[in-house]
Amino acid sequence: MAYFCDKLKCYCMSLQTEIKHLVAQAVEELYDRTIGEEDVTVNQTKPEFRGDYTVVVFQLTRYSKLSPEATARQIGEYLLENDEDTFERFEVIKGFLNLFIRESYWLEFLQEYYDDSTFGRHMTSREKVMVEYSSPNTNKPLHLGHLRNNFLGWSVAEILKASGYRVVKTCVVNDRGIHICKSMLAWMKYAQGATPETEGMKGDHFVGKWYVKFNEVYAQQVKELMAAGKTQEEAEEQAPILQEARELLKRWEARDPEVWEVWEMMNNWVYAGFEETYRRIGSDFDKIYYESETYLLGKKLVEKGLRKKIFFKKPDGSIWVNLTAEGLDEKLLLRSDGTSVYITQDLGLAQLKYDDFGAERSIYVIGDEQNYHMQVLKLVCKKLGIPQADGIYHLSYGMVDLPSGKMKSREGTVVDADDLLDEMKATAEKYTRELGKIEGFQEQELDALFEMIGQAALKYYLLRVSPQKRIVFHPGESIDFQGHTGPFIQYTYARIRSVFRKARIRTAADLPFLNKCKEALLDEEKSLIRLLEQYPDQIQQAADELDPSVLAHYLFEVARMYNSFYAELPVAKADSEEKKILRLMISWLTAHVIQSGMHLLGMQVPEKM
RNA sequence: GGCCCCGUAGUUCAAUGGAUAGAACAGCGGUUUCCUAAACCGUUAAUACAGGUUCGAUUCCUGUCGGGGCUACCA
Repeated sequence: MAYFCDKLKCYCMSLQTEIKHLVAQAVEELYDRTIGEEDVTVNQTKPEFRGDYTVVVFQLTRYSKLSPEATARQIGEYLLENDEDTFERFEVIKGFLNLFIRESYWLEFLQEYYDDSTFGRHMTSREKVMVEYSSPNTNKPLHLGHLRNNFLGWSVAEILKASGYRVVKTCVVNDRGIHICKSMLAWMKYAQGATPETEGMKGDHFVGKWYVKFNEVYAQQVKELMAAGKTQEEAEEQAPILQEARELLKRWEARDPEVWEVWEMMNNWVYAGFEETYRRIGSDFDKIYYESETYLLGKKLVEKGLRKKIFFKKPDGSIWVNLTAEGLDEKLLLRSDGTSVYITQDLGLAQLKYDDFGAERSIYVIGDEQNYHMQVLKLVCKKLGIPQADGIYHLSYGMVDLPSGKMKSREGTVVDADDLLDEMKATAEKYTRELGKIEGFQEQELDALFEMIGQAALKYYLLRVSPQKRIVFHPGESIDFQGHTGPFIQYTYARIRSVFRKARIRTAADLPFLNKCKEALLDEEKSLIRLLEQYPDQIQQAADELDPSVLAHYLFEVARMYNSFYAELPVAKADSEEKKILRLMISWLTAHVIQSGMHLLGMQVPEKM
């Protein structure tokens, strides 16, 4: 098998990619032109034609200087001569070279890998990549938008690991700044000493309540000032409570002990709340940074840049960078009162991340509303000479909106993460009970099952869409449990496990060895093996594109095809022993690919459902 | 105003410049003495508009029209 990485003992390249290599090689030998595999198009052959894979020959005729048909024949013959174990024959139809793969190829593949737990993973050691995701503010609880970020970031990190990168997952806690002062101020003024304990609330929700309170008071004051004749702009600027929040920020930056005490207390309430949610959804980090620990380094970098004349100071004392030469604007780096802004700490953090881990690539999973900010950040990092600034990459994703528009924490119009997780779980329970599928479970098992199904529905719903697309969430009707969903894939897995339970097969070792198949492979059997064989390529593509939706769609396709196979053919009750073993092996590999792939998307699979 | 992203069946999503644009949900019609019907099989239905490049365009370029974002001494 030519695609096998001998040294590394892993199946990390699918046949489709191997064919691209071989075609590139053919072009080099036949036409004396060097091309890469990316210059070759190989697709799975369309169902209405015969064959397994199709080489699109049109773009190769510029090298061969022959007609598409003649080129296709030459390349087809080259492939047959050079790898007769893989290719059985070919057909040329117009400019398409349809390749027929030997049945023995599929059988050997299946025999070799049906029980290989590393199948699909790239075992080489590639470069180091940092993935920053989640990065919450400590003034409000997590909402649906944060969930998209967490699921996306976690999954991208795991997919990168699976394709051989060394990954450091990181999270930046935005634990300081004017927004934090707002919730602190509201608590100090109006809470009368209330705590999450006295109110019986989760800490992050409790603090979020005071952030909303601040904005209520602020809005009221703005309204009053405008009634007294101020313009909206003046009113928004002069509202007393905002002045107080600014004063609080200054005191915080001056490390006023009284302020710090409140700050630490409130942040700890929030952390306890976040911890609970992170544990529930499975988010984890190798390193957590706190903005309060990085913003001073950021300030130093800004001062350094000022000395080196990369930045400039305006008469009021504020510090700016001029990016007009790069087609952007002037950007504020430090306020006139000396306090730092959002980007200040990001500069310090970029430096710190490099000092701590020295990763070649640094991926920031952040919403697309910050596209401009991230563009500026990368440019300024380069100007400052921060190492690997070129490796900064913004993985931008679309916002999750409601039919009524944008979610706004300030106004309390958000879909709360904890509430939504509870709802998903309750819906999973409702479906399961309606279908009467709760027999044979312990109470705790049922609880875990509902959680597992509910989360899969939610995670799949958010991950199946390409990151850059925005999602409009319709409460109560958006998330399904049937069709193109996480639970559908879970169900397929449970079905397979059930077949093995009934056949009394616990491990792959219980399956007898299958030397040869006397009976020909049926279409349903071959199509499924062919699809499963593509798993390594799918992981690779998801890693290259930093896009879990690639894997999500692939897994759905696997589940769909298995269900079709299962409906059409008896597995453990096959007519012949040979077919029984073959189909059990196909089932075993299907279960593995589903389990492994779902894990990369952050979803678990149940033995029964 | 400037810059960026997105426009595909009724709805939610696919389609590295390649063969007759593929799924799911909803709709309509079927399948359960047989390994889980959260399933399977069949069926109706779409590339916003106008140009251009190409042997070939949903994909690339230009313009128009729609939706969203950024352009803050907010984060």
